[in-house]
Amino acid sequence: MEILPSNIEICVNPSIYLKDPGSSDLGNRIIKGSIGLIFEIGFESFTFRKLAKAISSTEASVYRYFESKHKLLLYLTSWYWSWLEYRLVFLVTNVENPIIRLERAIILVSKQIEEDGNFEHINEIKLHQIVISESSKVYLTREVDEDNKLGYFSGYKQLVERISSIILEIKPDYKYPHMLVSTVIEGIHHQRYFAEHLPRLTDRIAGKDAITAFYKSMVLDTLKIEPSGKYS
Amino acid sequence: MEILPSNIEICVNPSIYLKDPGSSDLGNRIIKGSIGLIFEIGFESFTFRKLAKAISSTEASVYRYFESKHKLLLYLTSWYWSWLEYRLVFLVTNVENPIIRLERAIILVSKQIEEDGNFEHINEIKLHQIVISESSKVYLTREVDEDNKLGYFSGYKQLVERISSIILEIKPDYKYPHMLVSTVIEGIHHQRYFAEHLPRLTDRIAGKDAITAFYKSMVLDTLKIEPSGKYS
DNA sequence: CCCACATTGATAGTATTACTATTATATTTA
DNA sequence: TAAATATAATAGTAATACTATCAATGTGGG
Repeated sequence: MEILPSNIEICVNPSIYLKDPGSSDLGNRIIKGSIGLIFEIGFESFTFRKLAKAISSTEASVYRYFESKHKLLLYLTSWYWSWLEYRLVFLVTNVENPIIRLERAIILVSKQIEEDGNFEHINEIKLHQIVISESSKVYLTREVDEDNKLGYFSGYKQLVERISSIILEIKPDYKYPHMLVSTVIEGIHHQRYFAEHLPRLTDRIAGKDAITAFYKSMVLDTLKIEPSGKYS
Repeated sequence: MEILPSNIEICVNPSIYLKDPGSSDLGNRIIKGSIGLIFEIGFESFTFRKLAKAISSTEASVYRYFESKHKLLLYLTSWYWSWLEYRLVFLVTNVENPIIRLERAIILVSKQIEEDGNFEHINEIKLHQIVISESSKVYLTREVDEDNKLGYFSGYKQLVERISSIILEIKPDYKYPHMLVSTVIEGIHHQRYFAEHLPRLTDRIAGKDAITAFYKSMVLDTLKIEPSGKYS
């Protein structure tokens, strides 16, 4: 994995939590424990009571950090998007060629995650799985519009915006940069999920990451540009 | 809308329901009522108690048709996929050119639904909205694998298979037909949802159905084929 | 016409969930 | 050492997702 500065903290919109979980031992246990537990039993079966038991605390204490389990999931997914964006920034700074930058961005969002030792309380592999199977539940609710107004999805939007702007550098008059990027990101999640649970909705190719390959060429073909040659 | 034979019944895998809702007045009220109510208040807030009240029946009676609200949602989405497939069949039979067939398929899955007077108890416009915002919840659960084994998702898989096979007619050695089709279908849902609730994740163009246009050209570009000229 | 049978309605009950409230006990900080 | 703060312990509530029971209603066959 890339060499990144340690002692960095990923910031999440503070209105998502009641009390910053990064600010205390219990907070960190809540994050670590919830990632483990949601990974294990799924978000529907996940309750603060079970979490409290798993981290040897109490339900009421967990409620002092997050007002609901929905907010906790929002926190986890926001953290994930911010973390991706932070890694994207490092991958593309000082890279002149926007096509290379775009290719790196696609690889970043599409490839299987490895653990990032920089964040002690977060198992990125499990978090990635959670994002794949649960993240759409944060916005597929009746409260989307309010939540959106409060800025709860800004992490995701920022990442999409950043990649879209690379596309516009390459093709300034392309009409659908955001659509293309969000199609790719959401699509990757679905395809990874389908590959595991509904294989007839996807295509597998032995010994190859078909998903990354598909989306990379889909983007280049749609934009009618040639691969840079650096990653083929 | 197209002229289709009436007196047709869309069939849904019988193991999804306890008792066929098409077989009785109460059953039809359950379907009609649930579409109305889920459309109105969303699937999370939807309960059999509220439904029973809305259709002047009782909770226990509804439970005689569906074992859970999850099964009811499965029924609605399965019905939707079968309905789309049925319309697709009519749109493409006797059409020689597979590129025209593919274009018609994309338009079918991507354009806004109009009401289909053939099915009295189903408001297709509301059902389409429900599919957009709730359908992924049927498979994003811990029970996917069991549900899949029981054939609960076969309607969706059949539609994807049917469109994929058109792609393979055009490009017999294309490696990712299912991935492309399911990316398009899921993508369309997300983009319609984003356009309404999270516009910064998509792109709008005044007076034009940008979503249909985007996916149509995305598919053709990815497959490196020219539009037939009939729909441009 | 009456008996069997199925469908629905009416009512009640249970375990669990998603919280809220209160008080007690540590721990830190001034 | 007192005051402030964080957490634990416990209890309680309204709603949810069901299950169970029994009565009322209709329908169709002998």
